[in-house]
Amino acid sequence: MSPNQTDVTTAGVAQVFAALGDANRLSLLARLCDGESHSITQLTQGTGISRQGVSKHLTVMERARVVSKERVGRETRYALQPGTLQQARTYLDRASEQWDDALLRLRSFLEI
Amino acid sequence: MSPNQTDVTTAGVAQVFAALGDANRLSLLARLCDGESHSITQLTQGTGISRQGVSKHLTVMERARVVSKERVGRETRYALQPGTLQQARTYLDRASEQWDDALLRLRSFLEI
DNA sequence: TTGAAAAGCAACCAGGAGGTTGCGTATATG
DNA sequence: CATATACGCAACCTCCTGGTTGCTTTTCAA
Repeated sequence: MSPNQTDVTTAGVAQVFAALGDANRLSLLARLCDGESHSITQLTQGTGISRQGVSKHLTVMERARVVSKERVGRETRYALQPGTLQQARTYLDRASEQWDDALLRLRSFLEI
Repeated sequence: MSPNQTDVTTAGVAQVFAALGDANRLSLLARLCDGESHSITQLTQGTGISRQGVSKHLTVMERARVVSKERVGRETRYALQPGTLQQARTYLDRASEQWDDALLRLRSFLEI
């Protein structure tokens, strides 16, 4: 209920991965990786879908805290929220560690 | 159409992330991180859902190549397919690199 | 002040996700 | 052979997703 950077719940990480689990959203995310903030109509350019469609995708990523929203004048600008992606990375890193260890144990068991 | 380790399409990675985008599936995956293969009924233990439910989740992860399936006698055993998780890690790493660079450029622009 | 740009809100739709139950089928085992 | 185990298949249900369109509201600028 109070998801900060240190508290990484399974449900929280799952929500982040779900937010990344769409090709359109990954494309949007790639464009946000320049570190700057972009308006919705700006982000709609190049995608084959409508502005409302893009807006929905951005909302999904915002709920998962992958991006952040900011109202500037008459436009809503979205920016990458890097900490959340970092969480996802850390999660995968830990998983990799685990099976790396398992593999190592398996190897030493077989070869020695 | 021929997704090997080097060819990482956006749609492919999106499918992997989508496969990770569910709390039940993440729990199953965590148990597969011991590097060994487990049967479906074995994996059903501890989850609050039915065997068919678990089977569906495993099928989703298998389609995304996150896990692999193998028939052994009368049971179907699933195991982690580590390469695919590695792909997802690499994707996030590249994204992080990008915005790290962007942040660096921004800093040097502001402070010098 | 009048108009255009940017976005929000709401309704709608097709399809898929997540889950269940019931029943059939292969495979060990007594 | 008989029976229990492990699983697959199929139908079904509810709810969310991804996408659209239409209309309203806010904000900037001529």
